[in-house]
Amino acid sequence: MLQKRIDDQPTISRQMVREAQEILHKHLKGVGLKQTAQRDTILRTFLETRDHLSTDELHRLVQKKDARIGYTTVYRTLKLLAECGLASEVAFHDGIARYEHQYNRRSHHHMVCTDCGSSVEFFSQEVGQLEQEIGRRYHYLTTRHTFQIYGVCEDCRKKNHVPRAL
Amino acid sequence: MLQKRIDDQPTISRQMVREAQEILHKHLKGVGLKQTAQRDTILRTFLETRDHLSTDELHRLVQKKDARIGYTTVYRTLKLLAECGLASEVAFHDGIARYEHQYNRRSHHHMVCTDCGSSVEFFSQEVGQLEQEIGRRYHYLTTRHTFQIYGVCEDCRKKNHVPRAL
DNA sequence: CTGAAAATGAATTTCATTTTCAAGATGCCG
DNA sequence: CGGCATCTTGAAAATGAAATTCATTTTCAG
Repeated sequence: MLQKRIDDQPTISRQMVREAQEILHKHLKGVGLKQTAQRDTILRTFLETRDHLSTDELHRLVQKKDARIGYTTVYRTLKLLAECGLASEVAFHDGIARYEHQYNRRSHHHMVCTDCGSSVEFFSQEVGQLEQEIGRRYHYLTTRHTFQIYGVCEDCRKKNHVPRAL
Repeated sequence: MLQKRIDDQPTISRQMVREAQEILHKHLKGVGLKQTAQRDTILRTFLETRDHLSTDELHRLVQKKDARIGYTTVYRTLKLLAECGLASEVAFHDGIARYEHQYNRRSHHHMVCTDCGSSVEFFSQEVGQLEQEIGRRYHYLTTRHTFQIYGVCEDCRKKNHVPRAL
């Protein structure tokens, strides 16, 4: 029911990148947009990560490959990736939009440490079933849900031995 | 397991307002702040609603009672109410922070229509249990969780008969 | 090649939220 | 009762992430 890791490939395979690129290119053609070197670079950089990236963080990574790619393009490309299902937005409650790959991954959820910001991914069949059940009950056509748990991780609890008094 | 409404009192009772005010006053004293007419007015206005109010919406309501109360004060008072457990923040992920009363209410969740923004509240025991279970598994001391379902409500589906073509 | 259409990215704008600060309340202490 | 330090208030300014603008550059169908 619960697992720690979603996939254990240490890096993304050439094959996966090719497939993802194909998905993006097909989507671009579909909505009448053009394929560009920037978009490909951004997609590749995105695929190489395992984290939940903000636009800003991805922009920084992209700049290492091509310093001339601007924030705006990263921002817009992330939206494109989300549109064609390669990325999906994850909203932790810190006011910053984050994205993670969606390609070849099962639905999962996050538990976030409110101290250090690190997060654990976990699976739970039940949550998806609840979405279905509740949608049916109230006649909603459900499209998605968010489920996050907040708490303090073991490391932070050890570090922050509560000060006796103020 | 699932219910539509949380409580069915048509309006908040005098008694509840008194109790809530007492909680706030105790909290204020506790952290060395002062009790003011503005804060009481804002609390009372807040208690009279049933909705998930943004700071802006509550400010508008408060202004009907006392037009001289500013946005900033409403904003700060909402934080105070959240601190002493009278309100809690609900994030519908539309970029606006909302608050709802927490006083005398059981834990519940929200299903939001992405078309018209209306929302349904529902209960689910399981979600709280999941928080516990997953926290234990990964050695997190969990404090809270968020669970929202997004979809399109029946009314909006009827209204928006999909246009044939573009 | 060529040109219409789209993409790019620096700069700007938007918008909710948060902070600042001077003027005004509050309440503790004697 | 005051006195006065402290807190509160709210208009205005600041902040910061997200979104848009626009002049320039790139793409690609013909």
